[in-house]
Amino acid sequence: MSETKLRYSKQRETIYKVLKDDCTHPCVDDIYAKVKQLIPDISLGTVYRNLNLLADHHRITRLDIGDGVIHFDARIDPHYHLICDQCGTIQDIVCSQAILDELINKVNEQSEHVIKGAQILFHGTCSHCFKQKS
Amino acid sequence: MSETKLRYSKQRETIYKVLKDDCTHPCVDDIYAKVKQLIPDISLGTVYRNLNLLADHHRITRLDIGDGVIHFDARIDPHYHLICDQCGTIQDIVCSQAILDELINKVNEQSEHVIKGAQILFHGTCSHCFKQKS
DNA sequence: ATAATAATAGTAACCATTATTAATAAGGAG
DNA sequence: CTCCTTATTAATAATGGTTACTATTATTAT
Repeated sequence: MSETKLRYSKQRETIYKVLKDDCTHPCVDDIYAKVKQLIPDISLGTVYRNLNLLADHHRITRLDIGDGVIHFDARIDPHYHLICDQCGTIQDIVCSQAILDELINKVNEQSEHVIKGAQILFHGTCSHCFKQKS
Repeated sequence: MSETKLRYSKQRETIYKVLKDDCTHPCVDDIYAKVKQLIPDISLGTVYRNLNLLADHHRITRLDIGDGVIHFDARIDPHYHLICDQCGTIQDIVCSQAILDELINKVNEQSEHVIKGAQILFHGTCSHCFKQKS
C-alpha cells in the first residue's frame, strides 16, 4: 500500500529484529511481548502499524492460517507452511518452484480459469513430533 | 463441536436453502441479507449460530480466504477455490485427488515432516474475465 | 539550528463474531 | 390433547483483534 520511503525508527527496527530472530511465525501479541522487553513503553498500535508497514514494503510477510490472528514471518523467499496436528506449531516447508508449477499446470488443464499461483497451507505431523511417536 | 442432534427450525432450513442456491461463496452478511427477505425478523446471531451448527454437522463448509470475514459453501465434496484478480469472485476449482496426492508426495520427499493434506487457494483470472480480455 | 514531516504513545473507535437472556417453539411422554 | 422439557429464537450486550485519531516527539534535509 504505502509506497513512500520509510524513515528510521528504533521501534520499527527492533520489531523487525525480534521477528527475524523468531522462527515460530509469531502473531502480533507474541511480537509485542518480546519487543516490550526491549522497549518497555512501546505501544501495541506501533507494533501493528510497523508490522503492516514492513509487510507493505516486502521486508516481512503476513501469514493467515485461519486461527483468527495474523502471523508474521521475516522470511520473504517463496516458501510454504505446515501446521502440525500434534503440537500446533507452524513449520516452514521448502518446495521447489517446479513442483508448484506442475500443480498449477495440471489444474489449469482441468478448468477454464487461468491460474497463476497458489497459496498452500499443508497439514500433517512435524518431524519433531513424528520422531517422538516412533 | 456440538454433536447433539439438531431439532428442526424454519430459520436453519431457510439459511441452508439460501446457501445451497448461492454459488458465490457468500459471507454471513450476504446470507443474512437474503434470509431477511424470507424471514424479515430473523436475527444476525441466529444466522451466525446456524451457519456454525451446519458447518459443525458437515452440512456446509467454512471458507477463509483471508479477507477478514468467513465465507460459506453448501458444496461439501472436496474441491478448491480460485480468487479472480479481476473481479474478485471466488470460483470453484475441481481437481482430481491424484494431482493433490502427487503434490503431497513430492513435497514429502523434500522435507522431514509428514504431510497428510493441504489447503489450497488459487489465484489467477476466472474464465469469464479472461474471455472478456481477449 | 530550523523547518517539514514521519513516527510515536495512549486511547478511542471499529467491526466481525460470540455470549447472554428472556420469550417462544418443537416434540415427546402421559 | 396437555404438560413438560429442552432446543431455538430475537434482541442486544460483550468480546477480541485491529485500525484510526490526536497531541507530542523524533528524524532528516537544509
